[in-house]
Amino acid sequence: MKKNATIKDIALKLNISISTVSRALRNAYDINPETKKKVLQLVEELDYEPNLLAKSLVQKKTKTIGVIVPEIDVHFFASCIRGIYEEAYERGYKLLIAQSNEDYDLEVESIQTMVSSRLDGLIVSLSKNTKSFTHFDKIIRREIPLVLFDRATENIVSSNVTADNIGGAFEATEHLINQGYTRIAHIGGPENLEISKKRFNGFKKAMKANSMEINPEYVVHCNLSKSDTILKVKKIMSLPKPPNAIFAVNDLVASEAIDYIKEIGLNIPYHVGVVGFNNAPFTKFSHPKLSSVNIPSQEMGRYAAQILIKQIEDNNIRIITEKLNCNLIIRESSNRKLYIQEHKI
Amino acid sequence: MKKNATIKDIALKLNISISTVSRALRNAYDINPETKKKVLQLVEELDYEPNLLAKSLVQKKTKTIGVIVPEIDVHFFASCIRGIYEEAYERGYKLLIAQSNEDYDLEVESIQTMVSSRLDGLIVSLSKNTKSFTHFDKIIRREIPLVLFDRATENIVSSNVTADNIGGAFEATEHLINQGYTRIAHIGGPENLEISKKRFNGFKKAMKANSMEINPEYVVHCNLSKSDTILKVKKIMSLPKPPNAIFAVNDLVASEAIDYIKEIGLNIPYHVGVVGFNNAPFTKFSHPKLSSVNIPSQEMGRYAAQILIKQIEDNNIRIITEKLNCNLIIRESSNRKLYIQEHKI
DNA sequence: CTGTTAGCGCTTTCAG
DNA sequence: CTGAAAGCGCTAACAG
Repeated sequence: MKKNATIKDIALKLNISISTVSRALRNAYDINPETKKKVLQLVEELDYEPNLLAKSLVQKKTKTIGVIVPEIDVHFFASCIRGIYEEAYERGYKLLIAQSNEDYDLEVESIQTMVSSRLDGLIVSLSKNTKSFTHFDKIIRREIPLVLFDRATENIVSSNVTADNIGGAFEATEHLINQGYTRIAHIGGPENLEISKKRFNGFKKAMKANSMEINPEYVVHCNLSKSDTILKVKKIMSLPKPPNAIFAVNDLVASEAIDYIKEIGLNIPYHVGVVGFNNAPFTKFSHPKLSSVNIPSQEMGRYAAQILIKQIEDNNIRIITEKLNCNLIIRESSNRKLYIQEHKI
Repeated sequence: MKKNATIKDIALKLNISISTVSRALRNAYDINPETKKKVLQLVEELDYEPNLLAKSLVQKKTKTIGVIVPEIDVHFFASCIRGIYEEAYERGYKLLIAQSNEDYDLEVESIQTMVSSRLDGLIVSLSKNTKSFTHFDKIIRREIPLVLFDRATENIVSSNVTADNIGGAFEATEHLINQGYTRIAHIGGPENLEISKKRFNGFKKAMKANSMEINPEYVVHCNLSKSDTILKVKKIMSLPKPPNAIFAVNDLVASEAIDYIKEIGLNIPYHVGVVGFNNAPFTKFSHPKLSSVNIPSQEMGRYAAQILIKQIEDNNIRIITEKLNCNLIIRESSNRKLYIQEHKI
């Protein structure tokens, strides 16, 4: 790598002081247009690029935000990152990203690195395996602005933006009820996961609100792996009186349920209606197209960034909690009424 | 934000010089174990975290890599980023990411920012609309290590890692031929895009190698938008003698072609076979499941990072060009033989 | 409008 | 093994 020109080089060539050059570059108000012109000209000639490191060191701000997500290539997180990026970009912030890979130790390490890098603020979505939160003490103690998103916890006192999982689950379940399904099952996720709990709660709430009884045999929890999901689907579908609708904790689980149900010769949505959660890209392409609760992921990222930047610039860490509405996207897998109508049954 | 402790604070408290503290922290060899112990103890007490900015400023290296992609949330790029991240992480590098949003100006600006941030090296995948490459001069001139990936160009002298698009397209086309399709069409992407050209070339090569004539009417190019794709599909399918197979430049185009073809009452793969490119996540879920050429995206990211870091650390920008093999994933949309067998036609 | 001075928090010779 | 001094490239008072 070649040596970069500095303001000192420019000052020397022009026989002026470095502070004058500095002023010209920052287009401060108290600068002679003539001088400024000359400086700008030399900038071109010398191919000068300001050194942001030096600037950050003195100003004690890096104009960069740190983002930690469990997995970068999971569409939901990638989409959040895009939202964060766009908001940050518009406000003049850069993005340093890290992935915890759902690993507690990696999460701790990433936070450490980000603190050392003197980032202006952090946006993080917790790893599934994070059960202790002392690594956030470092951040709280230093009063580094922090916003948690999606995978938040009450154990950390910070701003956070999450989706209204309860509301989304409620809407999904009620939709199944309205479609005329009478025996509604729920395939949940790991019971310790906040999100699993919320979605299950929304399910229960909707059942109750509609005076439907929950058959305990219809409620199962899987660890989100394919094999375990199939096991649990099999279990409920093998009951003497199997359910005729399933609200699944996410789209993959829903899709695996659908595969199994189709395999045993039942029609979806006629015999069994299915709704997933997340509105993953594949839901539009699956067969039948999968109904799903959409989480506005990109908006979630934008909000998180917005809140964070506000905290950074107002230099005030008032805690803001934003809960974003989810919306149910009704596709074929649960639209029994339309199916009946179209097939004149 | 609170003031951070510095080595000076430690030095003062211990009544030693800052250079000694510095040595203790970097565990240099020439340090008294006793002194080191005391320093480390104070580190805990004062909650000291090294300031990487200061370190970077003097060492002239930031231990961070810049990544610019067209769109962060496109699965292919997200997956590459993951690969880059993992390799970088293992080698002690951080990641600054930016998105060009397929916009030339944003790409230029991102590069500018990264140069100013004094990143140790850059990994970029070009925007679709980048037709001039002078913004890379800044990087070349400074001898900043640079690796292009996927969307590379010969107009920039740099290392690059790409997929063997020609080979992948060849395999896909030959597969269609082997399945017994006789009138094979190609829906390409924008003609200026390197990738479009390569995939088209692979198509031509396979046709030639199998002594198949290319009907010029069967070759169309779209701008990858949905509307334009449908327009072009319509065009070829409305020919007096329409094609009975399509090799599409990517999965989305393939999927839109399939939708249209199903709509006009033809069966896939029986009447028309379709193969896409990218092996996007949805291909497994679409109906029929879409055959597609898989690009090892995560590996591509890893390689790019590997090459870059080698250049950074060897301080030698020998140009390395890596071409990764693609592999065809045969699913239902092109498996005419299996279809015939299963349906006993 | 411009120059001087003093750092930001660290590493890196060079002496001792 | 330790300290002094210089400096990375910039900003930020404070004079003038």
